[in-house]
Amino acid sequence: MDSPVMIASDVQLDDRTVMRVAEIFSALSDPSRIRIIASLRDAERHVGALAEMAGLSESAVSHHLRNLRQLRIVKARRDGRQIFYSLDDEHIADLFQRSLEHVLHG
Amino acid sequence: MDSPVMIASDVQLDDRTVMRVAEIFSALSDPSRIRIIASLRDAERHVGALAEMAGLSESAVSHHLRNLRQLRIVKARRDGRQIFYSLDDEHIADLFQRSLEHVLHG
DNA sequence: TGAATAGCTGAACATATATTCATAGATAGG
DNA sequence: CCTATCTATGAATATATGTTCAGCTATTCA
Repeated sequence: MDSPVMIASDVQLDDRTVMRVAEIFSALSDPSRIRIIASLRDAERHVGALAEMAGLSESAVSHHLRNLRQLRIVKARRDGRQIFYSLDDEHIADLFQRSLEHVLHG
Repeated sequence: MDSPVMIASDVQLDDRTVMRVAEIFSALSDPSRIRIIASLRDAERHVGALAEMAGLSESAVSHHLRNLRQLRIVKARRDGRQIFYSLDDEHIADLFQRSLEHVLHG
């Protein structure tokens, strides 16, 4: 006998699932983080480059990157004094890309 | 000659695009709205049913539905004194479903 | 018409969150 | 070492946002 299993088509969602979905979408809901993620689709970039690209202080970018890191949406790699960030979750990158396409031609 | 055109793989995004992506993800980033949307995947439901399902006042649900309506994520249909809501954007419904699957078995 | 029900709306309030500022840690180069 | 550079961190602040509350509109039914 199989035990009952959570499938994505279940209408009612348990609290933990709801919170995790909310975390993901919250991470993608801020304009600055959207610019950061869009920039990282292309290639890894260091904090200073992201700050300049997004028009933010390096501190602000660092806070955003911590947010994204904790959700494993991005990962960090140190090279000398610089820390390079890149996308670390292709499902979320795909989600992001789809939302973008929906907005641009959709 | 083709004029230059915005394609989704462009790394840099213009402000308006960024804001529209942020609006979509913001709409999907609240636990109460997530429960509402999850419930509507299945079938249309009226405000009172959504309120009971989500454990919210009808007023709170109404505020959330206005938010979702303005983004054309849901649409409304009156039947007598009740107003039935249903999903109105299959791309966003798809986005939602994918995020859910990512969380549940991802 | 009048009462009852369903839902909407605006203001008020409480909480969450993005950014700044000051400071600290880590690394490279002199 | 000492300094400069790059990034991280915590506190403070300003703004955004979810919920409640009171009151309103619309619809049904007697």
